[in-house]
Amino acid sequence: MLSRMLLEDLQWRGLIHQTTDEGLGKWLDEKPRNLYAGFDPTADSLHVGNLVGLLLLRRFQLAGHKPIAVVGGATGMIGDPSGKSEERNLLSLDQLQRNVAAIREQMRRFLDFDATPNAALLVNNLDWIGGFSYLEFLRDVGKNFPVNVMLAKDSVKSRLGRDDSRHGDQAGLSYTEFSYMLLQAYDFAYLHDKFGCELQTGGSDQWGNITAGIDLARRMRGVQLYGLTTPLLTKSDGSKMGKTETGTIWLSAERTSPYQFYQYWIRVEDADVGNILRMLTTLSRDEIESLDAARQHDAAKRESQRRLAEELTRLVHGDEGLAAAQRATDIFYGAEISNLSDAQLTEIFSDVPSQQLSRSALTADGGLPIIDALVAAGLAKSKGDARRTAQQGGAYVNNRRIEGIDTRLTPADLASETVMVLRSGKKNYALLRFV
RNA sequence: GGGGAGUUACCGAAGCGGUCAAACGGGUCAGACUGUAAAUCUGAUGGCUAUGCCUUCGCAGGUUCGAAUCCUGCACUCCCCA
Repeated sequence: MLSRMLLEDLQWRGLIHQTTDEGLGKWLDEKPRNLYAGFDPTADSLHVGNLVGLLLLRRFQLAGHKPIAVVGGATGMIGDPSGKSEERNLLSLDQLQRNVAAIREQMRRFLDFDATPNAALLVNNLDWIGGFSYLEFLRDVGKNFPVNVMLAKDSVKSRLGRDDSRHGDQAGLSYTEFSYMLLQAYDFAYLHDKFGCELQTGGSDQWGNITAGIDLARRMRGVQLYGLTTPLLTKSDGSKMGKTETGTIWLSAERTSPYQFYQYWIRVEDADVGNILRMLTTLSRDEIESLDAARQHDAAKRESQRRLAEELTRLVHGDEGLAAAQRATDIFYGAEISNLSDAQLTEIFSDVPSQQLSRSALTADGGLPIIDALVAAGLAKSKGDARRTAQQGGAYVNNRRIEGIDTRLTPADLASETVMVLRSGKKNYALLRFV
């Protein structure tokens, strides 16, 4: 079922940077089209920076078109020079294979591979590029690329202008990276031949590669293909989305826990949240505009952030991941902890340091003094420090504030079978395990 | 090579014989406030078996009832002149 006016919706969401054709909207509304976007397998997980592209495919699929996700097993071996300032390190074939497999799995959250009639497709360009001989490639593909046109591409120009003598031979751009464009261009032509793919989408830095593919297909097959790019997702202060001081926000739960992922979105600035809701959620225009209005009215409620975090966490980590993230959030922000299991606590506090003590510490003479517990947990660097914290009301056990410095902890204070959650101040947590 | 200045707690910086665990500022930690923002305000900030005791003021000795403070030597840093 083809929903009309997809392009208008994308436009409204701020997802269109450039298109190759003014009439793209009409063209899309005519009939279901097959389109593709590529993903770099540089790591074994996608990250927040891939969300726009991933969601774009999803939007097309929901509108009735057929999305093809291409994992760049071949191009990943080369490295895309677009948007990069330096020559990239090459990945080993082995590593690449693992990354491709992991990314394939993540894609299932976003695309429906079983839908009829427009099931999504996932392919690896190593499958069709890997078997190419160098000579064949030069004859069939390279022949169609005038070097002066290639040199005129921004991605190449910006690198050639760079005269970095510190890198010696590596200055500028290697032949390998220069050739990247041909591979990606060939992907498009191949996907057209094999799957009838007519549209390629990507970030604004992909424009040169996309148009190279369109040119190639015209020369090789005499067909007209289309391209669409999305703007780069940036924050109001100009910095990149999805990066924190501690690193990249990944989509894999192993690299970025659902809690951390959820928190990242909760903390989005008011100035950015409107744009992000448009670009990264499938909430309707009505819903988003009413969130905008609510935010104008009462920003302190942070409804937009909450909604954004919910939508994205559910999408990436499922209902269970969202529930875990919300449970962890409640607890991290002060809800009293009791009647949980070791497993639950371990999951919620997976990023929190923990120390083991003997269970007898809790039972021996009246229990474990709170002061000693704070030091043992690493929340205070000396007993004096611990005493101070407790005196000032900054010591918590299972999120219950401890009054007085003479409190002793007993087995009754365990939050689960063997774990006690200590906290100093607002959010310095540590676990004590009594075994 | 000659002359001068310096080395204090996490950082910067006072202190120049007892009242010095050492002013003040920054940072940090905690509390209040707050929108998981920013700012602001308050308190704390060597250790301990804690109305006291122990270890700290570049290092090692010495003078003294008593030293971060005075003396000697050593190490390092900086500045000026050659």
